[in-house]
Amino acid sequence: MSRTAMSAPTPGWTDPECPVARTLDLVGDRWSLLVIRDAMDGVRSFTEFQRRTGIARNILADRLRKLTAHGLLAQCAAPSGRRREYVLTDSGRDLFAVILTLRQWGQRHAFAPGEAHSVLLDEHGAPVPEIAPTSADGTLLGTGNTHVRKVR
Amino acid sequence: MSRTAMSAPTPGWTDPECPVARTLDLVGDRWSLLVIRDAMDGVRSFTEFQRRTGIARNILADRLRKLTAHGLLAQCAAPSGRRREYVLTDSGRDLFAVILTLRQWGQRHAFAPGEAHSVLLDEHGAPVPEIAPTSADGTLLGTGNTHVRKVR
DNA sequence: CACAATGGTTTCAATTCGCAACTCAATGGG
DNA sequence: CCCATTGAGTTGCGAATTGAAACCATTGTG
Repeated sequence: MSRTAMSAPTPGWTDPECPVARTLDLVGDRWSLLVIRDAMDGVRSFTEFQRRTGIARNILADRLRKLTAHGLLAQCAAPSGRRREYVLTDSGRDLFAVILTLRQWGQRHAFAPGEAHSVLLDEHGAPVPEIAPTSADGTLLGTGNTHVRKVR
Repeated sequence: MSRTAMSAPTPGWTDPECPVARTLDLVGDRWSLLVIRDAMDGVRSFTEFQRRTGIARNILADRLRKLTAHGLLAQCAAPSGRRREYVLTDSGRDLFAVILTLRQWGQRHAFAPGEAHSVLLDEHGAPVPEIAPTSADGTLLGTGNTHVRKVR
């Protein structure tokens, strides 16, 4: 079973028909996306997640449990030893674009000019270009350009 | 002054040199991004934010204050009447790509097949295409393809 | 075996949240 | 002018969530 019956957070969704709200119900807290960020960076162990994020250990345990329950992380046996480790699932890995846009917004708006920050590079060592939402015909999209159609 | 001296959340940043973490420090809570989502949808008044998100009034007041303090929203006089209203600033509007990637992830992973959800359309009524991060040469980027260079 | 590291759980105090009630303008009728 | 209404919050308070630190059970290692 690859992805059936995603268990919803306590009883229902904040706003059941809005995909933005559903995503935030799953990862929209203070820490989950930082855990995902570190997982994307190759972190797999409890202690390393704790060290890198600075999150309290009980909260980390809770978040790892929830992310696992929601299918964003999975626990598998470590290659060496019998200790288990956390790895991103396909849907967890698919948050790449979310993390990337958060990163790019932060670079543009949360740093003073010249202030040092980490950078995302591709395999050739070139900085990843900024994402620009466009329509099928290539038009740049933004708030003036688009609208949500509510489901009937 | 367009964007100098962005006031940081209580004393410092969670992870000062990571743009992802800084962005999450500003909007990474349960409600802020839903407020931004609704603002992008044209909502400008306290009551309407409250009605659409279902957030508690005191928390909404707090979030609007923080988002305003951080320069994502601004209060300006309403065109009619003397009542003030909340509008997105440039940096607030620039979260468009973040909201969009959250929406697209949600569509892919947080709905059962066939389950109804709202959709984002461009001005011609066509659905907005999915965002795919690529490098300068057009290669699809993901976790296997990229790495963070820590700032020295 | 003694000792440290990993991966948690427990405890408890401090925050934060959600809800309902209340205040305080500013309109809006009648 | 007087009263009802609406918008925009604030206040009080119990409930839920966090965070810090201590504790515990398994390995792993010299």
